[in-house]
Amino acid sequence: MVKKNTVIPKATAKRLPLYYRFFQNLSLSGKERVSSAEISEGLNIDSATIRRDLSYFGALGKKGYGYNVNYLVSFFAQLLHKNEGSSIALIGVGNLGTALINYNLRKDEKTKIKIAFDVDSNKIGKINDIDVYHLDQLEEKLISEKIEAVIMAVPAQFAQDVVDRLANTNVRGILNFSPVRLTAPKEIRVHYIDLTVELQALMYYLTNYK
Amino acid sequence: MVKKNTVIPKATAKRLPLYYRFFQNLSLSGKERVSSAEISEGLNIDSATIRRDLSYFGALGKKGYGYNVNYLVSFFAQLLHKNEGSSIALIGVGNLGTALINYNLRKDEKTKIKIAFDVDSNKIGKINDIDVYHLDQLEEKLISEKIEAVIMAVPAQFAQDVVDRLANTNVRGILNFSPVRLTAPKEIRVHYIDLTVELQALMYYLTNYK
DNA sequence: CTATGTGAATTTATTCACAGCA
DNA sequence: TGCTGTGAATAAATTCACATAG
Repeated sequence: MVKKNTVIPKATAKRLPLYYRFFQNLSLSGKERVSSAEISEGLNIDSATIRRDLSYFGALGKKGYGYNVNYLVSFFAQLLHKNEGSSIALIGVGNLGTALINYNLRKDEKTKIKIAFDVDSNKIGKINDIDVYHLDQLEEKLISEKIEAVIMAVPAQFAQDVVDRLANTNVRGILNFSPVRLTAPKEIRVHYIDLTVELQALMYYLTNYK
Repeated sequence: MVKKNTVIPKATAKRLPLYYRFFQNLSLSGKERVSSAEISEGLNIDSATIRRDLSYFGALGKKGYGYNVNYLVSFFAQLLHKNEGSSIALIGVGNLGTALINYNLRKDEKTKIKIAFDVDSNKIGKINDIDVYHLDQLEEKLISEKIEAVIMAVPAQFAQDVVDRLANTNVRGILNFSPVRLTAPKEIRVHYIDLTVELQALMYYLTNYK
């Protein structure tokens, strides 16, 4: 039985993609059942937390048996790809952008970069199967391709300008790699990935914990 | 007065680098005082949380005035660069690695990539002022350069092999960009940055919250 | 008056511990 | 018997609200 309409705690939501990949890997390696204790081992998360997390979606497991790996994989695929139609654009095809495009090609993932933009005319065309347009066409293409989320990988000083141009599109989410805090309309959710921040956090932990 | 020996909650620790950069930016833009309400506005964190976070380090602010920006900047520099000697190596100089090296050059950051490694002989030498060595020299150089943390940006299938080779070095932290879960000796702390995970999380939030 | 610093209240997340199903 | 799913306990983080210092 699968629950509906339960509000999932944010902390749980953050772990879902982690679970998903873990289950995908198990599946690839041919494992067909898994217990919360094994997941715990693999992901370093307390087994009770894992059972609780999974239980938000109903009884996914069987008592005395554990969880069926393939079932989990298809369940999570459902869950995370729920918003089927929505696709993603990359803005900025520099080293980082190119790395992201390559990352992208992995497997059967549905959460994929669909189109990209840059200002450099050498970049326009196709990179690894992804169409790259000039930034001039940003609004036009975002709308025609029904893009709902963008990845920002442009130099810091241009990031805010680009964000300002997203206001009249359907974009509702930004994954920002540029090392600046962005001001976005409040309908748009911004997530940040900042190498410097991550590095500093790691170093701080190294000296202060464990 | 600055407190000592307080244990800082993990949630606070994660925000420290965010604060730091925010204060640096304020300082650059010439602002000399700031209130928790303004920080709250800029970072989207409740102002009480901010006051609480800062208060773990003692009374950094003045009642009725707020916080002195330059003082904050130098305090945080201290705090986050405490482990002065320690430096960072990059393993894997592909697109992502190169992007990270470029990122690196920003400003006066002390948390910097010092050396890098790759297997491709075309990469060996110098890239943007960073010495790039062949992976064969990994252990030797990590030790001689006293590296305590590494950034992994190698293809997924090689990541674990590299980690296994870190056992006999001084490395205590890994920032892993390769989309695999790593098994590391328990003295080594591993932080993960995984584009797929971040993207899925963003998409999940978009469809399920707010 | 203003904006901090912090007890106290509240909310959110984790973990314990066990009843109960396969 | 072996493991889930979940109440109840605990811990961690956030937020309220205000006395207090400048």
